[in-house]
Amino acid sequence: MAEHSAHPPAEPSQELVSDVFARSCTSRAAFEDVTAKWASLALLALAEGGYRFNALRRRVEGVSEKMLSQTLQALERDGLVTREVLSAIPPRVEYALTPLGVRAAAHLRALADLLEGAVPEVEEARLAYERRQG
Amino acid sequence: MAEHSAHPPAEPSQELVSDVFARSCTSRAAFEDVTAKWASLALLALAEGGYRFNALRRRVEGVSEKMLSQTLQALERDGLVTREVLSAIPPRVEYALTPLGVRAAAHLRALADLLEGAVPEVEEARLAYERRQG
DNA sequence: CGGTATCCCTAAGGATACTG
DNA sequence: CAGTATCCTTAGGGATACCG
Repeated sequence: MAEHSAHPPAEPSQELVSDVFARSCTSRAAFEDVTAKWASLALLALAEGGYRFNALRRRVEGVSEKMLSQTLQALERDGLVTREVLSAIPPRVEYALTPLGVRAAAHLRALADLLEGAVPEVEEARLAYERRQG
Repeated sequence: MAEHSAHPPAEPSQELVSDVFARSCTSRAAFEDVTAKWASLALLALAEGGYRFNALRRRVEGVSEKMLSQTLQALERDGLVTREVLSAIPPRVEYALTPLGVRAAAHLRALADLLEGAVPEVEEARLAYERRQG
């Protein structure tokens, strides 16, 4: 019920708060990694279960090998995804979420569900926008 | 407790499900707009209350005028943000979230909170990663 | 199969200048 | 103040080829 006063941090916390708005904070880097173009879709896919590279590539429509590879490396680096190599012929590499990855993916899933359900609303907003400004 | 079986849609739904994985679905476009580099931070900022252009620009560290402008246009187009021009001298333009924007921002906030709290975990993962592969 | 390496091109994005 | 316009640079990202 606050009027329109203090925008920023609201409450001075006693802890060393990491801030996603701060350019040099690790949380901002991680946030950008997670919300990056292909990363969020990859996390969404992995929330359905473990995937092998090419299966994941098929699930995330439109991603190239290169970008999926880079994306998975970034997520593995941040501790959101595990990569397990099954030494065999042919080679098998299984990707899965870490516990942290599971939690992050859950929030992305909720966001995706919201937007999937809001498609009519979004499309109407787009039409209205175009009527206003071509 | 499912083993590792059916990855994809799990349940055939009776509705025309929009799918964030589908390249040509509006929900995927909206999802990409929301998770775009500056959009998610802008939504997070606007979740704190209405902002004027330059105030918002200061809040979202590192964004250029051009990118903030483009980002806000995309979000307005999708019906997540409102733009109100107060005709006055000097000009005032106020940005705020729509009800849909509020809901989307809440999920992003939850994600940001998770990652802000996981900074030590992420940094340790990065160190471990570098030990593994330099 | 699961990648990495290379090439190449488009578009994202920053800096600056200018307008209502 | 709140942008748009222009210019320019970088890096995102696709296609192809090749290696373990």
